[in-house]
Amino acid sequence: MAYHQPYDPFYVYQLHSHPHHLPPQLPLLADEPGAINTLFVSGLPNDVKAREIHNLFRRRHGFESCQLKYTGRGDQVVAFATFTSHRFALAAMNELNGVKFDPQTGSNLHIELARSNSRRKERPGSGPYVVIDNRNKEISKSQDDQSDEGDSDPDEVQEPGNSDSPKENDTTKSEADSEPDSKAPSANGHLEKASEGGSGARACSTLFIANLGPNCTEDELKQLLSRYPGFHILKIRARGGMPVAFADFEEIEQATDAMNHLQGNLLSSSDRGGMHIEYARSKMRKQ
DNA sequence: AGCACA
Repeated sequence: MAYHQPYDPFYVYQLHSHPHHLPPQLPLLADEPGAINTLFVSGLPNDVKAREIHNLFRRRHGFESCQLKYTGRGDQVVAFATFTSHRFALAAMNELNGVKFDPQTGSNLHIELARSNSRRKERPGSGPYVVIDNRNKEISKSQDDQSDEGDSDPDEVQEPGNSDSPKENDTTKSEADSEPDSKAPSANGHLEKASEGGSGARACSTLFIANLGPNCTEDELKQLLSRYPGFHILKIRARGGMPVAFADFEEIEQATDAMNHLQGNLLSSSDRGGMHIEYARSKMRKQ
């Protein structure tokens, strides 16, 4: 598993001009050039801190940097989180989307892919997160914390290979302001997956897999899925249009793990981007 | 956005 991403600025700048029409037989492990590796986060309470955003994402695989942006529209706050690759961004999105960010007010995070990647200029000595404050039309950087340790997140342990590429920072406008929904005046809290009455689907040991190419075969998918512990059975349905698949696992945790790893993955039959994986609405019935 | 099998 190689996550080297070139830090060559020229490479980065060129990415935008590439649409994605890669031949479907390309190597699976490399993200397409130009793929979005930045997440857009809304639904934040307006008193959210950049540190909280950082703590939210720092443990995610492939995390690079994040920024909090006061949009200047009212008290609206949004955030961006950048990862080393598209698939890591998707995995993090998947894990955190719909999460109850503030139990006091019940505000749920809404996470989507950003419209464009964050560009980052290398700034030696700058922290792993940044604040962009458009409230007074002025831009300020903040690194209230020198290290990324000792924050308000007790259940976190520094894992090797996660947030240790703090070379990132930037003062950018990656433009992707979306609908805010956030009218939550409150303090911060602990994370809790929104289980019901919210936006997220409840966890299930069967996965629903969509955005498959028209020629996707059961074998192809089966081969991929069988690398994940607990995988049982795959079923493909074509239902008129594009095929979708259901993959059953022994345990919810195993399904979750496979989903998080495979989210956004390209198959050799993919022609419309990577797989989109969710928990199925109901468990596959025993046969 | 697209969720079947009983």
